[in-house]
Amino acid sequence: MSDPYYITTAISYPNGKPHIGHAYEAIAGDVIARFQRLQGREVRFQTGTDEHGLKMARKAEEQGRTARDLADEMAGYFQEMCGALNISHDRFIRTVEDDHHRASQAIWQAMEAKGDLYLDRYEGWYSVRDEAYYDESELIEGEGGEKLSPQETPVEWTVEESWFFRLSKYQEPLLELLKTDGFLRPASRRNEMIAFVEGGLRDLSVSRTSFDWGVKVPGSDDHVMYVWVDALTNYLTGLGYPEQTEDLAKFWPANLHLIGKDIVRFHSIYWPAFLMSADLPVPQQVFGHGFLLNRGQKESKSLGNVTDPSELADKFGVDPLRYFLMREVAFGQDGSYSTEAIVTRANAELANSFGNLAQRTLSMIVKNMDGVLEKFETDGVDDALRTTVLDACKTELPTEFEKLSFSTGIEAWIRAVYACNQYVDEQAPWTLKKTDPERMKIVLQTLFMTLRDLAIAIQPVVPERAASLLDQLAIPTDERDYAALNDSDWYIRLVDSGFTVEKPTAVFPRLEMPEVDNAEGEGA
RNA sequence: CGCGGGAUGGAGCAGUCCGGUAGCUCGUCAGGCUCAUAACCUGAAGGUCGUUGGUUCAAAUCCAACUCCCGCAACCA
Repeated sequence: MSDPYYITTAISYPNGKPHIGHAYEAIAGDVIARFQRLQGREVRFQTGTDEHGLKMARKAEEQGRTARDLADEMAGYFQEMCGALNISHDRFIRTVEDDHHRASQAIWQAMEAKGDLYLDRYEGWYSVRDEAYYDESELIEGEGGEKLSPQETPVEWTVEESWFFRLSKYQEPLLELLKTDGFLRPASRRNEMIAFVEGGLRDLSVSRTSFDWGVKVPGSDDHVMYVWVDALTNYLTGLGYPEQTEDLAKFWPANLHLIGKDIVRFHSIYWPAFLMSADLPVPQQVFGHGFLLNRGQKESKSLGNVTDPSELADKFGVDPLRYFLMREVAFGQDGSYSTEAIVTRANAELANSFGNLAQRTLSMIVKNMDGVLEKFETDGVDDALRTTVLDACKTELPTEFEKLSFSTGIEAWIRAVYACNQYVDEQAPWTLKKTDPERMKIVLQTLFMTLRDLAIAIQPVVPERAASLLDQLAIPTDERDYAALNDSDWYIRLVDSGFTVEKPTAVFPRLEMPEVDNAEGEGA
């Protein structure tokens, strides 16, 4: 039986079109999902959109249409993006779906049955923009003497009947959880959350009566749930909760919630508290990744530097884009990107180093061996190369990917590619062709073998292109998982099959450097 | 005293948790190769790791203070 693995991305709030950050998270999640599948695990991967809440309701109102209509349109963009980026999710969940409403109401009832929900009146300073109440002491004074939230957003004195969740009751178990090694990563986010909890937890207002775009509170029809209660529950919805489904038993608790660093609090404090209250196990790990900056600046509409991720994928290819994002930025930290950086990185590593390695190797096999592979005896140097490559492919890269250190894992992989190019240079098969044709064959076939290992290893990052290369190498589709890296007979079987290498086609063509647009980047 | 992130050769970054020859990519310069996607390989130049002080046999790494930069309203991971 294979080990189940459940990974989720955050569900996106679709009051705008997808931007590079959404793409980044989706791609990272997809890399993890594909990686775990190659490890032989049974993976469940979920992403989606979080469509309720006041902001959506207001936006729809501004546009003179129903919230549902707006949500339908926006959710469509996110689904398209997933398609464009080759995301291999099992479910794209939308919080407006019926099963999600049922799940949210079920967890609500579970928390209520536990005695953790109570009805009270809420009076306080409410910021519509932040969708949060603030204590009088937290407020700051604006220029005209008006009261502002700590984020300097306008606040209104609001009196509202509201359901409350006894968050304070879970302070101790939450602290223990946060201190559990590996629960919240990267570690830098941990201290922040621990400090927050140690500062004392207040009960959380979890319903609203001021609008109705949300999940109805069971038994209180004029209340809708606080958007986070319903949003977080999506992770259970997708498994069939509240039914005791096979999926729920198999995949819950989730192995990993992949989220942006801005919503760590909701996932590492509120969500576990809700789950504890509902007597459900808490997720094994929450990982808050960093943000991507456009040439060091945050993307924003006002700066006019917002990038549509699908356009980037169109322009450079999905796989080069995926490679760049996973390779360039240390996962967990903020990173920077630009079209030049994408092209430079993709050309240097994918086209020049790896793609060209495949091209030169396969070309020589076609030209000098008529594409026919033979059984052969290796020499010490050949074995050394194969060991280097296998070590990177089946030990270093997987070890780093397991830790979500993608850039480090890929670095180990590209070093193995460099080693192959070095080997080509040292062995100089074009010389051997004249001096020792038998030796030349050994060299080329050794390279053929390393290409297969390298292509298998990098599949999570560049699934399409890796598959294309593996096709050219005639590696059967059911022999491409990581376990296949331990198979020592594959080459013999391939030789026996009578396969002939065809004239290769470039797997990673060089990308063209875009014109540098000086108007870009805000007066720079 | 609001919170957080950052400052490392020309550019972009890793290394900082668990002190001990400062590493990678791009760029530059020189050489090699000619199989290959004007690609590949080798070598070199270039850094007192923001500042000051402290701990230590030893500090980019630990401690203290300071300076500067960037996020934390809206679209938004």
